[in-house]
Amino acid sequence: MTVPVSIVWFRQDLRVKDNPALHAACDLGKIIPIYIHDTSLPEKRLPGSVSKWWLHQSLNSLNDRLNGHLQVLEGDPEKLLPELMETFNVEHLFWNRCYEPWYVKRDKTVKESLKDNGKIVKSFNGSLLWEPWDIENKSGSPYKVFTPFYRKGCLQASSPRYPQAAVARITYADVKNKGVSIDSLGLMPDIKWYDGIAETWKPGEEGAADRLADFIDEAAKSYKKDRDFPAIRGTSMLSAHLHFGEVSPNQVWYAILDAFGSADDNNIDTFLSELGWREFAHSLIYHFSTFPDKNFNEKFDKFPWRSSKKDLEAWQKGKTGIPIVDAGMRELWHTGYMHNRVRMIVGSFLVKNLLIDWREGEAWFWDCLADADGANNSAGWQWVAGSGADAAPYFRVFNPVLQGEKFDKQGEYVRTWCPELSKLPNKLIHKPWEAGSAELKQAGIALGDQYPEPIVDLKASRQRALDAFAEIKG
DNA sequence: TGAAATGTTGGGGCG
DNA sequence: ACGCCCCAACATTTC
Repeated sequence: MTVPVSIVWFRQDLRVKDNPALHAACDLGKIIPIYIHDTSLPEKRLPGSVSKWWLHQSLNSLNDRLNGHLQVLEGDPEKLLPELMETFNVEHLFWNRCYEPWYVKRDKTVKESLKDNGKIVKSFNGSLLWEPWDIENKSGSPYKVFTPFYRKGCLQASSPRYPQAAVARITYADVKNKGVSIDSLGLMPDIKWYDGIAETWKPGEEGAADRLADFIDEAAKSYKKDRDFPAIRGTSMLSAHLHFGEVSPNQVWYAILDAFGSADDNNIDTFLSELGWREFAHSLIYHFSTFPDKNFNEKFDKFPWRSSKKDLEAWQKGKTGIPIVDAGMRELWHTGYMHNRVRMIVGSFLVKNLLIDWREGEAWFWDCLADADGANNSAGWQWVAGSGADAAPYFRVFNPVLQGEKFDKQGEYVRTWCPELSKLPNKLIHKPWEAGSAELKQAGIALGDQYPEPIVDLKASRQRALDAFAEIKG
């Protein structure tokens, strides 16, 4: 009697441990692990530049962990999967779910057509602590406010699945590799701009485990206090690893609880609630399929956005003349990452002080962030813009000078990313335009030369944003 | 997961 | 000693 063979379709679950689809397939018999670089997606749903770089590394890492058995394909999964099952004469196809609407639609089509042809197709939850359809309010609809979603919905539902023990042994079906090389996917850029990114990250399951271990050893116990300071390594840096599924949220959740248990001074609760925000974003994108593209609050459809290529580019390149904003945008460009506090500051600046549509910011982040994620990115931007679910009210305009003085008091973060300002004293580091000519001279800068004049007046642009908001409210 | 404007209070200088 | 003014410091409201 022959052992059943299953195709395991890896997607946003590029790991071997705690991988429910892989686990189920291994329980059943032999496996053929595959990854499909889906080129049938609309342009804007394809991974951005930094995500592609990451994916390249992560696929290599996964392939290593699968002893070189990963078959990598390129094209349309709806076409490729039936062909592969035919070629390999396989009856089973397993995967872990994705929740972005464009993936849900694709996967549904794949599943239905293969099932119609008598195949056994099973999907699993490998990426969320709670399934979006399991968390609903009393009237049976999805929560639109974070706190009740998390407290009443998630925390009072059944506990997340405990991570599975590693698969005892993976047995690969003895089949020819029908795929292409990872290199041939063209994920790596032609121009070598990724040195800073490569220095910052180690994509793959091992890199993810290292980050998690470091966080538990060093930052988790002071997370609540330290997480707001961009010059401190106070956050977990796990977002990209979570996005690519190199670690599951369940592994993170229980690693934290197992390490700190109930002896917690609420640093742990605060951190776990951030995983809750990730769940919330995925729930929103699942239940409201237009969330990534359209204002959740339709009032914003008539918001008078400005269109200024010049201002947008100054923001993108970190040349706005506002130090904390420029520091953040340069950190992003250099490392593929930006500290969350600074994401809020640069987001508020783009949407409110520059009055530029949040979707421009979303698109830039999509291209530049290593952790670019369809759910988190749109939820974050809609939150900042005030158009989202449980969003910051529009009138909550961050003052980047005050934010800098509050969260980067000594100016270390600004000095790291805007070294031309480094000789300014702390009292001027966040507002060089208030420096006198003697002070500027002493610091070795001339505004408009080494460092730009601010592209907007903070006070006037704040008022302009409030006026624009007044137009659409009511 | 704000900031600015406005209101209130209370201590100290001063006639 | 007292009332008056000034203005931090803090609290509340508004955007």
